[in-house]
Amino acid sequence: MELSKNFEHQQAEEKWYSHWIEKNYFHSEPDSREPYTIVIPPPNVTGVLHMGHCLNNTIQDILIRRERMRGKNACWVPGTDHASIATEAKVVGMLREKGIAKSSLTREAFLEYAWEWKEKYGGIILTQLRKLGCSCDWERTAFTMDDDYYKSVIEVFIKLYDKGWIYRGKRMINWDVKAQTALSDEEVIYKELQSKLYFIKYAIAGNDASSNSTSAAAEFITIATVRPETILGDTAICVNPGDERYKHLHGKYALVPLINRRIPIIADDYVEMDFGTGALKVTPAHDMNDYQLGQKYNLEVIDTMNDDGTMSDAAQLYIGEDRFAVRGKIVHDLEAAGQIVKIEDYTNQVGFSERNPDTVVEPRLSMQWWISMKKLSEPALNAVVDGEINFHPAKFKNTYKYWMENIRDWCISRQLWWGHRIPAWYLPDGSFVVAATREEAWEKFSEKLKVKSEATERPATGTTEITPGGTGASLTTHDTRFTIEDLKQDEDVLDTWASSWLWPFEVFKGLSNPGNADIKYYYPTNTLVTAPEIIFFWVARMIMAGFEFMGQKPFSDVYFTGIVRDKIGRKMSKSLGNSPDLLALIDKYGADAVRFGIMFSSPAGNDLMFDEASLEQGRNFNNKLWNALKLVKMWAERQATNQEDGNAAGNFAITWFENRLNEVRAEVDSLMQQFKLSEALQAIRALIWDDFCSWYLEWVKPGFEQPIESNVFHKTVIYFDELLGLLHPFMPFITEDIYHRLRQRNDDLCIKQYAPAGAANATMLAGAELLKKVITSLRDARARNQIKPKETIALHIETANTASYTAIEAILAKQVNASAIQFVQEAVAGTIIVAVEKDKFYIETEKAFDTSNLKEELLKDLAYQNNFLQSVLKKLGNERFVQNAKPEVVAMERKKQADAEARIKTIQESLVNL
RNA sequence: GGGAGUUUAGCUCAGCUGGUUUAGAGCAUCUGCCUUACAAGCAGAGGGUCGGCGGUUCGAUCCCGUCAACUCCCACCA
Repeated sequence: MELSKNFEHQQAEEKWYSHWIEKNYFHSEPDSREPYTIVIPPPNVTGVLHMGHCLNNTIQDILIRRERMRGKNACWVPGTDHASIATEAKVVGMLREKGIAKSSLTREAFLEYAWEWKEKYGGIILTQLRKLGCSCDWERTAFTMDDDYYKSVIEVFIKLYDKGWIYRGKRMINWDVKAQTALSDEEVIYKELQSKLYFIKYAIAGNDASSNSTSAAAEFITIATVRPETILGDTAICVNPGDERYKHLHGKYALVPLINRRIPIIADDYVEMDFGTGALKVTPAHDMNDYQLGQKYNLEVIDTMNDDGTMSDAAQLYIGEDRFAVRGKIVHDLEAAGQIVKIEDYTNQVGFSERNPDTVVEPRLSMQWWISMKKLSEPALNAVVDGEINFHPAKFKNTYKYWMENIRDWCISRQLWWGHRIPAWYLPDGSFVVAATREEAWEKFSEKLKVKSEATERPATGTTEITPGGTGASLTTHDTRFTIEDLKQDEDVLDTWASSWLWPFEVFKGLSNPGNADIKYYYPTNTLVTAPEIIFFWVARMIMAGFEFMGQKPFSDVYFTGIVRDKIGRKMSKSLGNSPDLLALIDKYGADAVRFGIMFSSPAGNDLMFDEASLEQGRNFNNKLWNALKLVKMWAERQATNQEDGNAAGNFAITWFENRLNEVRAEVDSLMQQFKLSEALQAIRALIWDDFCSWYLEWVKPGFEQPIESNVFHKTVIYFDELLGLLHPFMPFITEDIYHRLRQRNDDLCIKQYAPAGAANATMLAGAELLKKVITSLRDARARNQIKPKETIALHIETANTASYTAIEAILAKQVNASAIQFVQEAVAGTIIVAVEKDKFYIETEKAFDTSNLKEELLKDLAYQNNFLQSVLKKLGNERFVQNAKPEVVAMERKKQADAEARIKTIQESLVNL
């Protein structure tokens, strides 16, 4: 079989991926083996593969493939997230293009479109993962809105509600005016903005409580604000009680400019005297802190804004106009009224919506559903603090701990249609129950009414006071005013994260089918690989859900990847256009090269500067492997029987490489255990490129058109197999391809099991290192003396230990292009002298060479050695060192001394002959 | 405002609890090679007062303090 010049990745990728799928290698079923489980962080159904996914999923695939080869029953569950806001926005956009407004559709009709969209485009990202080589168990592909999953999300809501941990309440929330929904605190991203600070004067109202007019000798109080459009909702002005400037105004009233509404002037410590004017306008409907002040002083709440960010009727002015347009207008009008004192430049933090990054989030008072987090967070906090769950890198433990200790309640309702609809049912009188279905809801109402009628008469309930429904059915008492048809389900859906927090167990139906074989076998999962950005959104909440609903942690290790940035450190973004097309890169360089490139320098938790040049390195590595294959295949046809007395050089090489292989195997094991994936890859690459290709293959390479000894050949193929196996998790396609081309076989590398690593013999390894050093030194001497590669030399070796050279003589001669090697007792005149450790080498060549050059080199080396010796002697001359240091350290220093002295002697002797 | 982290060769990063480290790798650079697997390559080389200062120690890239620069997270002083 003729091999192509280079590895042809497209063919190999298609061929092997479909082969693995055909063989069903990625599918897992519980068996007697130990499981190794990863659940994919489900990408949004709207997603397309980007560099972040590439990094994240490559890491997961490496872990999964390696464990699969280590004898574990590896199971990687793929799937997608319904991503309510993002998907709904996509669908709304698609409908708009068709000329359909969401508002013109019923909920059911809209959801039909949404599902249609999901079926059509929702699987794209999973297809793309296959291109990357991901060995997911596709039969287990899950979706957060699958029937069972949906039911479990609802069940969790009901459970938590019944426990009293979910409540409904009117509170300050973050409002996305574009999506027109509430957001959780975590979904708000604060950005620094250059704003203006407006100083606006409010007239002080006269003592006459009934008068709104300003007296001629008007007195004013000046406040500072960055949001002048909210003054129409002001219901107080607040000053610090200790502020002498305003003491006389306590208890008086001011007039809101333009509309002259009377508002009280109150005093509270919350106000800083030295910010702005020391006077704060209080707008309880549109600011978190103002709301709290409002509660404390029982202030009126005037909501001046509509859902879409325009001014409401309550504002009295600018009704229906956007809040930012109004900002300009009101400033203009205030200026005209002479009430702007000054305008200053000011830098402040403004919240933006995570999903609509150009939309400013409005703090707003709104009725929403909440999860009380304090109790849920306790076991989840302890698990990480106590090391039951380990974070890599560990620094994220602190972040996590701080957040968990200061956790706030989670706003889980969203004013959207695409998602899990909140299972709350209302009667026209505003009372409600929480139940999975209309029928159950009706039953609970009946139950409640019965309880109520049995109890003494109580006043009508407010909406937030309904107690959880009891258990046990009794339909005897109905409120005759209503029928089951009067029940209306809550219009809102749940925050997406309130479904994905169940992911690690519900993909195994841990909740919908408790105690099933899968959940018992695969849960808790092993490793979670995700981005630190979602440590609160998702990781923390999964841990809470795991303990709350499964009674166990969801995973043991969390590997946080870094952020993929461009090569000058900018975050990748659509607007910058610095986000490469991953599929195009896979097409160009091959999936293996992409995987290599992205893994080669991405330690856990560190950001990764992505440079296409790293993919070239990956491709070059492919090429290197391919050429090694070509070389070894060439030998296959030219094998000689084993030499009777053994082939000393061949034996040296194969023994050395076996030890070296074991050494690296142990190193890789240790690195992988510490999740140092890129270092493991570096070690494997160096083993293959340097040790195997540059040294080993050259050492065993037969002369031109000479046969290779059969034993050496077979060992070489075995080693090659081992190397491919080590590399396979990182670069699955080329390794599988070469594995099959190397020789005819019926098995596949994908599921090959690693043999236990043997011990590495240190003496053997050191011997080879010395040989390498001798070769390098002699090659260096050749280069410095401009001896052309083709020119042969005669090599004379002066050594006390000729026996140590017998095995490596042939290798040495070949590697330094020596036509002959002789052992001598003394210096050979007219040669280039090279000293390595205690041995001296004399290079004899036809070519004239420059001895001054050589002398200079030796003198330089001598100076270095002398310096070194001095530092060692200084140390050893220090009595306190000899007394205090560990004996092995002192012994080491003595050896350094001896070595340096021997080497100095060698150099000096060499210099004599020049 | 609080917290965490980073600072080692031109670039990107290793360097485990202080002593085989007068510090390693990849890329880049320089020199010589189209040597019968590979020029997407081979052989060789150069390049670092380990951010500054101070301390602990027989000994500090490593521990402590301090200063500086950068990064991230949290925190709604309007």
